[in-house]
Amino acid sequence: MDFKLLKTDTQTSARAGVITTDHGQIETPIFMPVGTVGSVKGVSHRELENDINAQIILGNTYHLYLRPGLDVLKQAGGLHKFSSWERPILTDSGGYQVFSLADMRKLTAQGASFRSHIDGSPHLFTPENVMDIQRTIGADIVMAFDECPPGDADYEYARKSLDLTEKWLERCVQRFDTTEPLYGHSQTLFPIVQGCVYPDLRKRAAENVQKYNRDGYAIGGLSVGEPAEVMYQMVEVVNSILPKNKPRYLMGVGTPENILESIALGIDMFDCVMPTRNGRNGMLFTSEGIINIRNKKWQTDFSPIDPFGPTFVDSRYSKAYLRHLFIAGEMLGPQIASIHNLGFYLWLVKEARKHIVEGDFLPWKNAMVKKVSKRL
RNA sequence: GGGGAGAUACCAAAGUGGCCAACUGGGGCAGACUGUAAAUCUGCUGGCUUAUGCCUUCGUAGGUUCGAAUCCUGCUCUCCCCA
Repeated sequence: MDFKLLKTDTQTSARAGVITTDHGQIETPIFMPVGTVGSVKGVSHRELENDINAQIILGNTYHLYLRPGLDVLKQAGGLHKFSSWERPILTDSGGYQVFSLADMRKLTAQGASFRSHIDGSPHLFTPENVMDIQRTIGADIVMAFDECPPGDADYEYARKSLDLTEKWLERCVQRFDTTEPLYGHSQTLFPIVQGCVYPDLRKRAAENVQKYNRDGYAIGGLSVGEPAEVMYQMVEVVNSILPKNKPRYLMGVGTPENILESIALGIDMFDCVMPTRNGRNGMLFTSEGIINIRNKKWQTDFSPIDPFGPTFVDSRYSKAYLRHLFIAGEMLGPQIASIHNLGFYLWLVKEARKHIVEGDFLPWKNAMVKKVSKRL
């Protein structure tokens, strides 16, 4: 993997760049749609490629390991071939499931033992086998196995958790660097900076990950319950330490506002379930603000969903029709909303990139933040 | 013509003397959702701007009772069976 920094903003820390992988290029800053089990829920590949212009999507190690399982993935020739997705893929390590499935796992120095949320069967994730699983999945970018502690973790817990994440990182790198990709394209490993909401821990973590000299670095453990302001402070602390010539990936973030502010702080990559999950639940993100399409106020609003939006659904379908689909429980509703939201997210980061390159990012960003966070 | 059953809030449907402004489901209205156990979950749904408070409600008109959606009587309407 290669990263070229094309432009750094003069008024903010925003950057525009290009990542090159064996499956193609990614223009940063970028938003990566989440496709946990090898599918961006409710959205077809054709729509992802042609309408949304997704340049890279996510998969999840834990979920793909349980279903369809490693045998199937291996026989298929990896996730790219299995799912017929020829652009880049990034897989999360299952570290987030250490957090979200906390009541079904146990942490030890060795790793994390899970009970499957599907059938209750026991499984052990270690830094080593998580690297092996991600080799089998075959993502272009694979993530280190970490612990993602909750946003309200106290200092003692946060410190111990970071100790664990750092030990696991050492083992992840060791394993990754002594194994080979299985399908003829190269893979790269991103470490994850943890440390909760404690600046000194974040600082220590950001310094620690650099000794492995990887192609990119991620910031994890944010947007897990802490206030947005605290998240921005942590991003600032970490980004002041991470090398400038490597992409920085803020995991799991976020709202359009979060993304714009984090781009200004020097983040290059984002992923979040919000455009798809909230979309399925009737929430539309637009350049004019946030819409709950189920609300009665849209019942007879026959104007397009988003007249200047980038995807075909934006101009083709009206708000009233989309509301009707949601109220009637038609699955087309969530599909349209997901396509719209992803199209908007990709449009937003593309615009941000354009303004970084053109040199007027800051005023554009400030005006945009105001608009996108408004409730309509 | 004869016999039987029933009328409860937007709909369906519990409740058959006080714990009933009334279970539950649907519908409606609103909210939540940030490296996806989510096409999920939560709240409200007679009125009074808030209520452990007040007022009006269980077809309708009366009655019994300290107290009635619940018991009694008349009326209206609906459904089923037999002719």
